[in-house]
Amino acid sequence: MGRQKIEIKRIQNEEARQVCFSKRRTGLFKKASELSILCGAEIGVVVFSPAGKAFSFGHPSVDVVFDRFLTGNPHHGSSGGPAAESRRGAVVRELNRQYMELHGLVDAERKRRDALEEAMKGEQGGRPCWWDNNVDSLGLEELEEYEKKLLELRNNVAKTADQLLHEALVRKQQQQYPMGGGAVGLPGAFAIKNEEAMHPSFGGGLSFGHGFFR
Amino acid sequence: MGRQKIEIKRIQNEEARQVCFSKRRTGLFKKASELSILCGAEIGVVVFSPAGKAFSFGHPSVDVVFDRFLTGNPHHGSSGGPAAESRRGAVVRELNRQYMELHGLVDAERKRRDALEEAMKGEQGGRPCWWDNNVDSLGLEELEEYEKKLLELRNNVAKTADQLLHEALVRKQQQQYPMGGGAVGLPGAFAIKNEEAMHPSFGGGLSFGHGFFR
DNA sequence: TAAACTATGCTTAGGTA
DNA sequence: TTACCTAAGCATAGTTT
Repeated sequence: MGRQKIEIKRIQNEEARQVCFSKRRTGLFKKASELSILCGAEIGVVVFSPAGKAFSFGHPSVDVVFDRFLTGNPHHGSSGGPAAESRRGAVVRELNRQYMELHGLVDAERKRRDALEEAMKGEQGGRPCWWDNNVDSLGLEELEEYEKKLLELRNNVAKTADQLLHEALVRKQQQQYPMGGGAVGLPGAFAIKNEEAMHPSFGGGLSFGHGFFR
Repeated sequence: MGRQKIEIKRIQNEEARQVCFSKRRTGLFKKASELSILCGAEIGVVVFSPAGKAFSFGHPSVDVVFDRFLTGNPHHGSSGGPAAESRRGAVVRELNRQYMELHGLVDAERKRRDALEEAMKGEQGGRPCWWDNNVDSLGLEELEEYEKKLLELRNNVAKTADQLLHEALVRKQQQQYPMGGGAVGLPGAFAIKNEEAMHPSFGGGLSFGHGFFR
């Protein structure tokens, strides 16, 4: 008795196939969850049972992960027709351009702030006045926060556009492995990271408490 | 020696984390491929390493699975219809509006900097730092206003995106894991690919000839 | 239809190369 | 990063409840 070795091929018996699916799906999701927790990896898994039922696991969510996958890697395989590909590319390029423009503006503001700091110090005869550090650091901090917000917004804009374009996506026939990181040519611009989000304990009640969506 | 029990929590040691990621990613993909073969399930998996590198596994492909997941039963040409066209226009306009507003915010920031610069020039050598409080509070105030607006924008984008997604999802009954849901879909066609790079020997003549990764 | 049960087969942590 | 080694922890096929 006990476990027997099986050949990895389609299980003919329909009932046995369904049972195997349930068991292995559970195992797969558990593995995915452990991987995301242990390594802080972002993972999205979607499974359709032989009966056509859909199951999913995602950290932080299936949407975010797949979105990052699609948005960050616009060069993957045939994407269902030149039209869709072209439109998609156009939108992504435009988003990139807008991001670069905004980033440039914010960056310019920071530089100006730096210059301002220098000028003020110079006027004080090199001696930093009591408010100098305060004002400056506070300003820089705020400015950086502002830039961060801009990045987040841009991420969301990209995400929205991408979801929009899903409607036009035709099925591809290729999958990839492995492939380059997110946001090719624009590191971090559209990537959505969430490393610090701590996971609720998984071991205790086997509560897949994080990342499943809807 | 041999395997030790570990707690399922983020691995602190960076190198160990990376090694664990590689090993478990391999294992996860193997499990996914076995599940797809044994049960004829459609599976899409996307994983981002802690370093940001993307890996994927799909059967028949990540995009097919994800697209099916998003659009639900693709019986009725999921990619459009007049309603979709209408939504698309609305979203594009919304994105455009948001961009313009963002641009306005950056512009305001620039003007504020200009004013600050001007004030400093005018007061150089005068009473030390008389405008300190003014600058500080004004800056904070404005920055907080920026943040508020940016948050509003982000929420708007998120809402729009969520609405889009929801509309795409609402057509189906979808069962999610672990809590219900439930998507009725089509048993899909299976593309056949093969993979050499990752798994040199994977048992049996089948190995990965049924094909995944690329 | 869904658990529970076991004996194995499989995966993988930790170490080494 | 990838490959190999060992042994213990885990997953699970086949069966029973």
